[in-house]
Amino acid sequence: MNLKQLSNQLGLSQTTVSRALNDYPEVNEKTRERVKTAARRHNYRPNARATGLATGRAKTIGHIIPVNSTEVFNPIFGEFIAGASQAYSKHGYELLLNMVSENTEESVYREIASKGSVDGVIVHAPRVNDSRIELLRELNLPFVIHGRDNSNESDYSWIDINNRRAFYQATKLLIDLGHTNIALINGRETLNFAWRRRKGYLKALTDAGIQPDDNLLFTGDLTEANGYHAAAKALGTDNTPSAFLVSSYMGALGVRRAIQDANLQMGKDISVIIHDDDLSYFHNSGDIPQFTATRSSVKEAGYLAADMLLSLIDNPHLAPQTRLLEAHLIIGASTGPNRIKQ
Amino acid sequence: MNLKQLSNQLGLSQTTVSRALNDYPEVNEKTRERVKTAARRHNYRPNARATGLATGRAKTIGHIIPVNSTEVFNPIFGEFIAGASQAYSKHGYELLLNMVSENTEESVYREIASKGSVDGVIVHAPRVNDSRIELLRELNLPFVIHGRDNSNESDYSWIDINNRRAFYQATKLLIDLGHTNIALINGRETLNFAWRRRKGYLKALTDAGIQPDDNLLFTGDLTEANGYHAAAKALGTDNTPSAFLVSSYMGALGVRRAIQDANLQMGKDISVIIHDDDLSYFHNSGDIPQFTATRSSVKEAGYLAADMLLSLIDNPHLAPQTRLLEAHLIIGASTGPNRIKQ
DNA sequence: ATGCCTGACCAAAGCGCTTTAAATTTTTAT
DNA sequence: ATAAAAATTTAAAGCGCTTTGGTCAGGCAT
Repeated sequence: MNLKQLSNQLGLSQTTVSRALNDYPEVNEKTRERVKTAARRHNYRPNARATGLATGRAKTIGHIIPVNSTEVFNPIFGEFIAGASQAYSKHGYELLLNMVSENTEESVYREIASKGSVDGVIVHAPRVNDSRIELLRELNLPFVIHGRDNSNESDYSWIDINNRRAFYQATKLLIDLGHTNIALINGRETLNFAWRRRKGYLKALTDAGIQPDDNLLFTGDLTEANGYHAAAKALGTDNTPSAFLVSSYMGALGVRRAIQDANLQMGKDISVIIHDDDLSYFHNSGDIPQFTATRSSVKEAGYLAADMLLSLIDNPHLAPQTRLLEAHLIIGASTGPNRIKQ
Repeated sequence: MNLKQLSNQLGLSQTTVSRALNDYPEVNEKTRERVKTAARRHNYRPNARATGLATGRAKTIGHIIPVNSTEVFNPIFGEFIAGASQAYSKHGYELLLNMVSENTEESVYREIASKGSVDGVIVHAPRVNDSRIELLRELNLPFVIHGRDNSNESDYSWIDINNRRAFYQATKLLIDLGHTNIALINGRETLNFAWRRRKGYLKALTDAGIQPDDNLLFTGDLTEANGYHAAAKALGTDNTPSAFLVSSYMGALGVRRAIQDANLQMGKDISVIIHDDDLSYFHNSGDIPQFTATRSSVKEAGYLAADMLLSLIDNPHLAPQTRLLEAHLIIGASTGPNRIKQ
């Protein structure tokens, strides 16, 4: 059933039927009712491609997710997208998912922009000095970044958490508990969030007069396996850390395993603080959460990012929007005073 | 830049330019070259909505993911989608992601079908007696199910793993190791895969003359927390299981934690076999993987499902396709002979 | 030269909507 | 009753492509 057939059925012009369905004011209320019930009865819905062509809007947002061959799909992306998805369905938008390897990235962005299959994009996992921001501006495609670049924070739209402060606070807590050998198990530090987290960590150390130790810094994709290997390596040296700061729940699962394998007890022998994105499949909750954490819901961030992008699209002359979310410190069972004598 | 502008520039008709770009034979080779370089130079790409309207195909596949309010995004879906995504980009298709709560499901399917924004859909997480199969057939929308219904396996297209056999084998292995009290920590058994896995588990028990114990059966979303609670509960009874069969890596992480909390050792005091979807963020690998597992790559399944759907779309008169993948048994560190005397 | 292919190109219709500009009907004011 | 205004409806253009059904040279055989 298409518009023509529906309007023939009703003995009305396509114009009137279209207007009735789209709630234009110049349609008689009775006519509108008649049209709407007929549409419902025939299960009519306007063809998305035709509507898109006529209006010039795709009513679709693209999410561009960088992948590399080994780490395929970070669960954190999934949760973010789930949040965004709620905003889209509320506003009648669709979500186009684009997984792209870093080497073909630029051409994919260009293609997306010129094909016009989306009205805007959400950029995931910004890097340190990310060239995509310049590219997107050139392409004139509305966008919101989940994260930030390291410079120029005001001339594009982003939503981010205060990574630096979160990791400063987490590190300070560990220092206050008497820890001085604190390992950081971080994401790839070409990624902006990881770079910021390290800065917070280092600041807290130097503020406390502690000399950072490069051997306690680990970076890499935050998988269970990488968390395990990093922690196992750290625990195997003679300068064993008494505490770990871990950038994700997934990595922390590996850290927990390494601690166990070393016959140590998390929360007693070794303290751990994680950053907790509040993933639904990995809830760190209960009366006493298993992990002490800096927590911020990435699903919420997804919702807010989507909402921001939609308002940017509706309102093209709006200035860039930015939003900085604070992570909250949650005390769980994985931290305690330092019991390893130095 | 659109087709009209490009053809004006070239002094050619839109017809010829369009044909040149789409590799139709009736264009002079020199002209084609001239057109293609001009298109490249101007970064021209046909508008997807217009092409879609003209051809009647969206060149887009929808993935419809059921969500409930608590368990938002199962990482397994992400990995499946990543696999599917590879097939799409190879064939010039896009991926539309649709997260839908179960109560609005039917109307979402109807909407998708009538709006024409996709050429086909992949259905995730089929239930026992899933009404969506009937619905999709009625809607005349090509589809492939990741999983199966419990009856009528031949009149629709699906790709699935042999859940029953995998869990039969895993259970049998535990029995052969001397375990008789084997707990099953399964997904929601309204879902088809969980129902099949339980059947395999029960069959192995009864084949060995072991009376199944309802107190050892747990179902629920396979989160870390649910795995933990189920295992902790099982370990707290007087009829303690000596082995666990766990339907996902994520759940198994919780089980591992519960075992540890009970001061038991996995692989010594308690055996665990998991189903391993080979998730990139949770690799169960190494010389001796931490978990004994039935393994099947869900990313691979995603690729195959997408490929199947695309061939179904290209070839509407093809009979339904089905594909049953076998899971492979991997011996890891989490199993050993039963040491709990009965 | 004539007719017939063949190769290369083009004009215009059509995909299913929205929207502009105009027409028609109804209501209101005189 | 009539003109003007308001309310309602419509025809047709246009969004940017693909595709049908041509046209128009040039080459070939006759």
